[in-house]
Amino acid sequence: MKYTKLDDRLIIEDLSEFNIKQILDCGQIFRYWIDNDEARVISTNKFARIKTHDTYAEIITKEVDYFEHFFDLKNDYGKIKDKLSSDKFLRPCIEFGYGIRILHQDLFEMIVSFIVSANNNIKRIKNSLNKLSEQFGTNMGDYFAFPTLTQLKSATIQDFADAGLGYRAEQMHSTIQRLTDQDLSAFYSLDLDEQTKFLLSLKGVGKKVADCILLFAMGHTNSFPVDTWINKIYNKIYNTTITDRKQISENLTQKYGNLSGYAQQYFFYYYRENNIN
DNA sequence: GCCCAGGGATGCG
DNA sequence: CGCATCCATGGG
Repeated sequence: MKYTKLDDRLIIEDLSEFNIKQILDCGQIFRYWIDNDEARVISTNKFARIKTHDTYAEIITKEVDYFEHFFDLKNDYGKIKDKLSSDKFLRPCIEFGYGIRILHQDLFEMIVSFIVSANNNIKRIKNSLNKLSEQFGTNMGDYFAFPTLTQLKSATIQDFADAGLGYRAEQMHSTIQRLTDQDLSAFYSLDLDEQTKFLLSLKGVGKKVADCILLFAMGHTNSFPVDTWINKIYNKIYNTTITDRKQISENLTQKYGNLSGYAQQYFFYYYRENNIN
């Protein structure tokens, strides 16, 4: 994809592989707002505005290098879409969500966000994460940064409950108290099995949440998170009645290999956006 | 009032 | 192991 990097912005010169609404609305990120022709995104303590024009888009930010990586701009989605389009179930999903990209997000932010996401709906997830940011994150003037581990250490179970986490409040408190900065920095040098094992040892993190963290924070595109939507979609297209999500995840990972994460996003966005059950 | 939401923990056989 | 049940909370 052709893009230009300037001091204060990135210019995406081709909209066939970059659609900001699709990127933000496919369920991988929660702290963003879409207004009239302008989107705002917060990742950790960093901020960007995205303006879409007729033939190009602009990512306006003080953190050009960060968001170049964040939006996965160096990756060739044309090639990915070509390969996945040979699948008849996926083809219409890719045509619909042609501009989806998988973001490179922060590890700690993903751990917290996807613990909140369990058995929850996206509107409430967004609400809770924004409340936590406003109460515990750094005030950056125009916005609140996502809280750091150190900042969230001072949060009580009641604080998490007040943010609307429900029964996840205790899980979150436990996990936050257990995590150390050392855990998080050492995590990157672990191999995949060790990373998975570590994530699954955290309260509130099961198979699906671990898959989301590995996909969205570690770029592990071999993982295929299976939520209620993917569960329904799978049974619909294969005419089955499987309820074991681990089994479904294994089957789909087998099928799509290291393109699993991309396939998952195309499926999720298409069915959810069109409200197909 | 019921069912569902980007599921996970626990207990029981 | 597999399986059932429970878990806060807001919206449809």
